[in-house]
This record gives sequence, structure tokens and C-alpha cells, in this order.
Amino acid sequence: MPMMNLDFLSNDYQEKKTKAQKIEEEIKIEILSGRLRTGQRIVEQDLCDKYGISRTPIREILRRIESEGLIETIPNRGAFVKGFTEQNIDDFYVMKSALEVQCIRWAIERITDDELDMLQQTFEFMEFYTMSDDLEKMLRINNGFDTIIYRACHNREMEKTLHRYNFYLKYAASSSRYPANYLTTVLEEHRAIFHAFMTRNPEAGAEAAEIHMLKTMIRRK
Amino acid sequence: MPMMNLDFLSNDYQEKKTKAQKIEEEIKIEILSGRLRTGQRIVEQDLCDKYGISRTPIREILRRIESEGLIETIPNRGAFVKGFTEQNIDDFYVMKSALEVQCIRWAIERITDDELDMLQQTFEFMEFYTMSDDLEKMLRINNGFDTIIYRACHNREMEKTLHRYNFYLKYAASSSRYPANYLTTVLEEHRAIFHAFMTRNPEAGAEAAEIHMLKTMIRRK
DNA sequence: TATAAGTGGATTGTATACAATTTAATTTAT
DNA sequence: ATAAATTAAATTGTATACAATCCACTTATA
Repeated sequence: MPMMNLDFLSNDYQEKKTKAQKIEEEIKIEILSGRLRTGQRIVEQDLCDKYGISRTPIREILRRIESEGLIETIPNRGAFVKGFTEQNIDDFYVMKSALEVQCIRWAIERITDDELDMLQQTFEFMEFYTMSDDLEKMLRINNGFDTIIYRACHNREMEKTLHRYNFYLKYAASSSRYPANYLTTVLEEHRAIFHAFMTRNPEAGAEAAEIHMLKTMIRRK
Repeated sequence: MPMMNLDFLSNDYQEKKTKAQKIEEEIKIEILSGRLRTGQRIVEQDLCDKYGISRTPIREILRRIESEGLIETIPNRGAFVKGFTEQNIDDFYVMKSALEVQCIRWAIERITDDELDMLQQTFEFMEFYTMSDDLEKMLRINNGFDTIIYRACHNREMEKTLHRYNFYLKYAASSSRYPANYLTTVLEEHRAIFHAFMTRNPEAGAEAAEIHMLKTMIRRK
């Protein structure tokens, strides 16, 4: 079994988390998962009671979520959930796809030797977990594979944006049911991308990424 | 001279604007334009004095700007400007380019007859302002042209994101000096895009958009 | 002198109070 | 009985007060 530091695989992109950041994430997941329904009004006091803090920090959290676009604030009327519909889940897949294709193209041109090394080790993990049929570990290592590529693009906005879209889609479009040969299928799609990195062929990478995204979108139908 | 309703050309994407939103925009422009320098600490009380409101709304504004990524907040230490460097201005051009190419591809497939009509009228304005050598009006009608296309993509996240990148680049990368034949050059680049719409040829549109973005990036060097 | 510990001022984080506005409930008028 | 007008309650917007934390400076100690 391959050896490496797996710290970067930790579920969350962010390093440290304050209390407010945890509450913010909880509220966002409530929205994305649909427990707070689209159009529903959010009353500040309710959140205060639920999380045991006063309105001031709750309002600051809401302003952040508002800026992210997950709620809409109407002056003097309050905050309203802008949840995800099937339609705009597709919108986000389109956005993710457009960016990811370009991200991979650039990452292949810019990746450092160290990063390529990490990518190789990570892919070996993917092969290992596919063989041992370990779905949960495979999902985590998949994230790690993506994380390395996003970083190798060396474009901070690209990195942040793709992580954000993944967060959205994880909670808004997670299916929890996987087809029979899911592991091997995904592994082979990733192998094409990985191969493009090893041969430093940006166009092959972009094409593989596009195919991978298309198949992902089809799979969830 | 062509006739049409030019309301949608109004400088700002947003409809209504509260006092807080105006202050928020002012602060963002201060950051983007470089008047607030990268790394500089933002003291809340200073903003209170400057804009004549108390800390509570100022902090809510800062939380929005923070979520957008223009400042970084370190717990108990305050907010620090994350201004734009030459490097990450390019990062945003890359992002904009990747999205705009895909946006145009989709817009050509999805544009309604009404929208196509508007696009045609707008392009006729562009021809008119190029002939009459009116730079200022040309810049505004350019925005209108883009706005129609962004909307015709019928992907709200795409629309919002591209408007946001344009806002960033407008203030962070505006050159204010234009080459001699700027108007005719830009008109011809747009003509290629417009032609792709009229012939409903997504690939031609994507290619024209890519060329347009590349030339735009080169022009500012 | 150099380093550590402590002190005061400044700044941020949170709670609360009050004003402005909206929402609902009730009354009044037709 | 229905619609308009009025009032009361609930909710949001803003200011202020206080607590917690950080930062620079002073003082104490080796």
C-alpha cells in the first residue's frame, strides 16, 4: 500500500474554523440540503435561539451567506432562502465544467515536480481503494486528487471557486446511490486525466476533463 | 440612428441600492482601485467616521466584502485588504475568459428571438458609435452587448459571476488609454461574435470569444 | 543590556436597547 | 358582510455598552 501524508485530504478546504464559521457552514448546509426550503423566510431570532448567540453575530453570518448568493435579503423584510432547484444544479455543473476544463489545461502547463509527485501517489491510492472496493475512502481520495489539481493551476480564484462549487454540489446534488461498477468507471476517467498530466499534454487533459464532467452529469439523471 | 430602450445599459447591474449597498460599493472600489493598499489594515471606527454610521452596519458590510474575497478577516485582529496584483488580475482574466467562452456557446443555443433582436439593435448602435467615434458611448454599449449575452445564457450563476468579474476588472485593470484604432478593432471582434449568433453557430461564437479575450489581454500589456 | 512580565490603550466581538418598518389583527365604516 | 382604516405585535435596522483580545510600551529582574 502506498505511503504519503494525507493531511490535505481533510474534508474541509478551510484550515481553522471559528465558532461563527461553523454555524455559518451549518446554516449553508441546511439550505443546500433542502431542509430550509426555497423562498422560506429566515427569522433572525429563531437562529439566535437555535445556536445560542445574539442577533449581531447571526446577522454577520447572514450577510456572508447573502454575499455568496444562498439567501436574498429584502430591506426591512428579512432574508429568504434561495435554495437549489434541479435547474440551477445543472447551472452549477455547467460552471464547474467550464472552469475545471480550463483549470486542468493550465494545471498541466504549470504543475511543479513536487505537485506531480503528489498527484502520482494520490492516483496510486485511487487504484488501491478501487481494488479493495472501499467507496468511502475512494470518495475522500477523489477530493484529494481534485485538490492537488486545483492548486496546481496556481490561480487562487480558480481554486476557491471550484472548491465552492464542489461544496454546493456535494450537499445539493448528492445522490448517495452509486451504480454497480462506479469505482472502476471513475478510476478509468481519472486515469485519462492523470495520464495527460504525466505526458504533460494539456489538450488531452482538457478533453478527458470534459468527458469526465459529461459522464458525471449523465450519471446523476 | 437606431432606436431602442437603453435602460438595461444603466451602468450598474443591480436594480435598487440601499445606503449600505452604496457604501459597500464605495469601499470595494477603494480596494480595487488601489487607494486602499494590499495588506493594509482596515479599522472599523475609521470607516464609521468616514461614512457617518455606526460599527454594526459597517461590520455587516465588511462581512459581505469578506465573503466576496476582497478582504481577509483575522479573528480579533481585524480586516486586511486583499488587493489585486498584476498576477491575480491575470487570474481573473483567465476565469472570465473560461466562463465567457462557455457562456457564448450556450447563449447561442438558448437565445430567444426577442433577445436576438435586442442583440441586433445593440450591435447597430455599436456600428453607429464607431462611425461617430464616440468612445464613451461605445464603452457603455459594449457593456449592454455583454449584458444581453450573459442573460441569454439563461444561467443565473454565469450571469452574476461574469458581471462580478467585469466589475473587478473595470476598477482593478482599467487603463484609460486606448490605442488609436481601438473602436474599429473592438467592433470587428464583436462583429465575429454577433455573426455567430445570427448564424446560430456555437463553435464559431466560442472561437470568436476566445480570440476577443486573448486580444483584450494582449492590449493591456 | 537583554529578556520577561506586566500595564494601559486601542480594537474587535457580542449583547442589548431602542428606532423604524412591516405584518397581523382588530375595529370601523359603507 | 366586505373593504378600508386603525392599532398592536413582531421583525428588522442601527446605535451603544460592555467584554475579550491584542498591541505597544513601561517596568522589573537576571
